[in-house]
Amino acid sequence: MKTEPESWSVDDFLKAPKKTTHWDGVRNYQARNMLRDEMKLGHEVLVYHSNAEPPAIVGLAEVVREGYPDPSSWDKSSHYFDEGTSPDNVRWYMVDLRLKEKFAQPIPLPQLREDPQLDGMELLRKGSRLSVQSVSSAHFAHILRLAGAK
DNA sequence: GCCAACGTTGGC
DNA sequence: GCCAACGTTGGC
Repeated sequence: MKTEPESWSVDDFLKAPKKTTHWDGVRNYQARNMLRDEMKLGHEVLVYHSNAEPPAIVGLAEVVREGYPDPSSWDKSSHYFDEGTSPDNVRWYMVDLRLKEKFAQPIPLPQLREDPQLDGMELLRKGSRLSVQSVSSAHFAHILRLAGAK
């Protein structure tokens, strides 16, 4: 899952109570479907910093609450407000994530790109913008090794 | 700051 | 249903 560290970073996870956050603000239908339908309790998540210097995979999190309505969509003061949504007309969903580990060695995008073991990874596709992506178990395991994950 | 890729909107 | 215009994402 991607995040801009300016808005939410792996260090913000460390500061959060129980290292847990609501992953709100996703406003893309494909990503919404994954949040709502596919992400299950205990699923592991790689945390990626986009628009960062350098862009990098920076940590490992897990799903601690499965998809449920994202109330920021009917909060007029929210940047993520979406007219027409309400508790009775839910459009956007979020999950809760808990950080399991901040990587000792974040893996910068250029390193990911040059690693043949990661060929075909969606993140590395040109023009890949989806903020929630699935990662194959082989790629996932390889990334954990690169990161020196515990 | 540039711009390619992508998603959404809305006229027709 | 097509597609041009527009807005956003995000690497560089």
